[in-house]
Amino acid sequence: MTHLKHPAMTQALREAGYRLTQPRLAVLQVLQENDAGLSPEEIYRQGKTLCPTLGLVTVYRTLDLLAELGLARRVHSEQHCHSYASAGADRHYVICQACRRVIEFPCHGLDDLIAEVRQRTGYTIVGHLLELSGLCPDCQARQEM
Amino acid sequence: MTHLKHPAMTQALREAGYRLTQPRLAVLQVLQENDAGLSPEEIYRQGKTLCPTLGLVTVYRTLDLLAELGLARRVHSEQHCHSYASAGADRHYVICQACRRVIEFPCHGLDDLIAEVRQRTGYTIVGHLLELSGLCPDCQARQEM
DNA sequence: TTCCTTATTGAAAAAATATTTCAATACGTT
DNA sequence: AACGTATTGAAATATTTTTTCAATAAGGAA
Ligand SMILES: [Mn+2]
Ligand SMILES: [Mn+2]
Ligand SMILES: [Zn+2]
Ligand SMILES: [Zn+2]
Repeated sequence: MTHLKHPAMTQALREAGYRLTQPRLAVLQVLQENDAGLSPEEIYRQGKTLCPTLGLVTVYRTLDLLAELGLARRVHSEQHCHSYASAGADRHYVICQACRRVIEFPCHGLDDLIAEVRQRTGYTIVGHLLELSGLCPDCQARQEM
Repeated sequence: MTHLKHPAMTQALREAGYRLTQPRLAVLQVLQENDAGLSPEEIYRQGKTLCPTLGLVTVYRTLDLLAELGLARRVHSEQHCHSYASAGADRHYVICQACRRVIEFPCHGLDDLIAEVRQRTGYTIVGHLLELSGLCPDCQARQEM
């Protein structure tokens, strides 16, 4: 529990005027230790090992809070819809269909496409989510056996 | 009820060996009449006007079925996660943050980006989901008043 | 440090969503 | 029209999420 890998995140919480509580730190840490999307239930399970008194309600509340602050984001996919992962501002990631491991990537070359869509549809575009899905190297290897 | 706008879809159902029942036709029609993502509950509500005996359970079952056949797809967004829309094979759409209207667009110029990600991460990429979000023309106008 | 104020918590209850079961029904075939 | 069976809706069950509220603990003041 004691110290998190990314103190930047805890500071962001503090600076936004929120208290740095044990339950919140636990949730934050769980998110940091997993790059796959985790369901609230799973975050709760892992979080309890860090903060035994942690309640599931608080997990939900904390995820809402972190998402609002941009410290966590929802991971969407056809299978698991409501899972969360630690996050910066980006919303571009590859997700492994087998083990659900998530890797973010910088998103270049989308600007042209966005401009085209804006023109074609008349929508103003203020954000986007690009999810690629496939198989991570490990799962590719495992599949070849 | 009687005839759907896109008989192609009903044929796809038949050809896959499924019966063309009133409840299924109702769900299909509701999806076709809305370009926004609809929740199962909302599909149920609208569907009942077409097939009064329709049950919510059947809506769930039918959505599963249609999604499997590629005739419907889940629409993901930060706000409403589990909604469905009529669909072809594509998974590229703009969604209006205000009225939730969805427009699909053809996706060009993603190939380079995907190749880059494949190289950088080692993932094999088999599919993708690109969701742009913003404001539709109507909602832009409404906002300027 | 101790004391205070109040944001935050967890348990419990309630609400909202989703799934399973099963007898009745309607679809498609003969 | 008659049949066999996939499909249905109601009810029960399970799962997920939200609300409420008294107890607690975080952070600032003394
Ligand atoms: Mn989703
Ligand atoms: Mn594409
Ligand atoms: Zn994998
Ligand atoms: Zn709109």
